[in-house]
Amino acid sequence: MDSGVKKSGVTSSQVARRAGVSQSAVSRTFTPGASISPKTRAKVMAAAKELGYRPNAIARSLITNRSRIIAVVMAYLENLFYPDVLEELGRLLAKENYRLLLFTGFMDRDSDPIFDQLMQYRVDGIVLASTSLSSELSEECAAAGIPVVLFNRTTERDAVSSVTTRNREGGRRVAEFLVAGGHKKFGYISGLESSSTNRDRFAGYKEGLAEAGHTEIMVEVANYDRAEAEAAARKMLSREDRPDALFVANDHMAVAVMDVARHELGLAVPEDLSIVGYDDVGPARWTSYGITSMSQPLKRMVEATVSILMEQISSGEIEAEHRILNGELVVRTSARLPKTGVIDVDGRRIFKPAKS
Amino acid sequence: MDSGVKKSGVTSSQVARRAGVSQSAVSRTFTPGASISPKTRAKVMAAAKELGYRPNAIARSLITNRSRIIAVVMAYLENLFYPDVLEELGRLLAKENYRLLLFTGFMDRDSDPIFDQLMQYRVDGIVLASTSLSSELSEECAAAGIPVVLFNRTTERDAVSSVTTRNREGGRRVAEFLVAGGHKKFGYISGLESSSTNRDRFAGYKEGLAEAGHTEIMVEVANYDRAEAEAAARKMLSREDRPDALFVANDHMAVAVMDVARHELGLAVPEDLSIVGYDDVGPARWTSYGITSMSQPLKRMVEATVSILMEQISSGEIEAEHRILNGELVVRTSARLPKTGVIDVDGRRIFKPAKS
DNA sequence: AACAGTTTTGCATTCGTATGCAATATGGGT
DNA sequence: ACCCATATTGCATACGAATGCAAAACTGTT
Repeated sequence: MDSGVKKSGVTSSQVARRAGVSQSAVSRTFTPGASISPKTRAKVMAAAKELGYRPNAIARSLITNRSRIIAVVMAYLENLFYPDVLEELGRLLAKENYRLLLFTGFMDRDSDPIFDQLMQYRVDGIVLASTSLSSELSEECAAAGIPVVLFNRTTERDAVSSVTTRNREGGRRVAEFLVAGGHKKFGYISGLESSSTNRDRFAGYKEGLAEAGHTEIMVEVANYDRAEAEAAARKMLSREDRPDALFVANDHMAVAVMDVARHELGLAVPEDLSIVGYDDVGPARWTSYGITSMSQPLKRMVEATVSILMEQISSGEIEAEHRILNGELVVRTSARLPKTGVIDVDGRRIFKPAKS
Repeated sequence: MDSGVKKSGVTSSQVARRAGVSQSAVSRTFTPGASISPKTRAKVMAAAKELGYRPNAIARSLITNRSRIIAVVMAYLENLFYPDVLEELGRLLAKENYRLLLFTGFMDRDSDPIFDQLMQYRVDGIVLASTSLSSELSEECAAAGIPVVLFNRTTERDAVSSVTTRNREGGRRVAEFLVAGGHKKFGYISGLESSSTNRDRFAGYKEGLAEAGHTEIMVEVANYDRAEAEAAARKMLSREDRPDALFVANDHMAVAVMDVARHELGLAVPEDLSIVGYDDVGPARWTSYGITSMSQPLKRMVEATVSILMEQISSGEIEAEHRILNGELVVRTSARLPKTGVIDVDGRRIFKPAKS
């Protein structure tokens, strides 16, 4: 009796023999809802435990044509927003009894190998986040009949599902906030110019400023990258006519910008310069930064993502669905306060302009 | 001809028929090193492209008994060190043509379901990082004949491979540094008390201090958690006899401690209080913090991890291997400088005590 | 005890690919 | 043109579990 957990080459047939039943019975024991009597089930369970048997998910996938694996494509994890998303995705997917196959750490160019792998593993669904190759990849996958959800991104042709927040309204809200704070010269540190998220935030910001009569905006592009954001800040903020209000396309960059402003250029924030970010991610909340930021409701976004996937998987229908959630402008200390519009909602300070 | 990438139900047999060859030929075309003539290979390739065929990794796994999947267990990603590890792991594993199945976002108690899933998917290897259930899980997996590597952790009985840095020496180095800085009262903010990493760092710290005649250390436990670290800092630093030198078990907590010290308690760092962390992770480098920190050579650690896995997978031998790497004490601005021992090495300031 | 109705069971087949083996094709040397 | 060595090919089977179908075992009723 060599007992213990053996090299796990235990098959359902072995268990069947041991329990004195057929292989089918074993299969049915481990298939919820299958027709099996309590008696045989017990016998099978006993034998299974003795042998240390676990159903082989690979073999099961082969016949059910379901891998119960969701692929998540996330090119980089530098921005803490994405690890947070990942963690929550892991949680919810586990609850639905799905596994998470992660694609990360690749250069954004090599789309093809990734697509190949997605196809080879017959993943049941795909989440595309934090990658610039969304457009091409997503269409390919959708064409292949696999449910895809773009996370925090959209494409022009909206043939593929997406979960986003109202980025345009968010940008506009930031503008309103900064205008209400009495600022005069406005700047924008841009994310990836090709990303819908960045375009929308900037468009809203521009609109909001324009309505208040401000049409001139100083812009630097930093591609959601920390180092580039530092460089952009150095450039923009060392000019004579530097802005006194700065919208940075996400908190990951905002934090870098703030460091440069304060410690390299000696600017007081928010006295000399107001900074507003986006995402309301961890470091933004740390007291050294206290970034005023448009929040993105991460949990609800992930929830929506998973629910779209589950729906499409179970129905087999791949109808593009677009969930658009609301964020709030969380007020902290990185930007001057307007005289009105800042209210307290269960412990958090929010900016809600009076008008609407 | 309905062309295009169809619902990907394309099988090797279909390709075979189309190309006018046998299914075996198709299989061999996609099996590197198999015996196949250039001519038929070309025919197969053409047919495959037409039909949009990709080998089914599931079916392949079933017969080769290799999933080419590595499971990575990482309970939480809050500490940026781990997302960084994840990204690098993703990179290296992809290079070796392996996929990464991520287990995250679960409570550290429910070990069993995870083990079950690992077994069900017949993963080829397992990396355990950032989880307290290493001990039980690892032994189970190892017993099941799957290569396991503990990342940044070890267990007493070293039956399972691990990759770590010299935590004990690191703790000692921190002590030497703080002593050399002329500090008199020492504190320690502890990580998870059950983790080997924490134990070793603390042990080394204690040793180092004892050698200089300091035997009293103020300790608070914060379990590698940010909120708990804040609470610990509040408690320890608001005492009359608060330390003037504080070693925090990792940077993730050190940053929180620094925020509390500076902004809640009004302490000047490093004038009133020196803080040293561990990991040398992103935020530690940001100028708002500038945490002096023992570095862990992340890339080399991940490299070692992958190399151990690949070795064990290809050899079939599961002999526990322990790779222990060196870190450096990276000197920044969160701690008083000693008069000697701080040197510049390719752009970074390092503390290297004179004696050895 | 016989019956119909309902559960439970086992048989046989299926999923898509890899591979040992025997059969066939190819190529080189004469 | 012939023969042998080598390279390629196809056949048949295996991997481990799920499932339609028919047989068998129960259940309760009369």
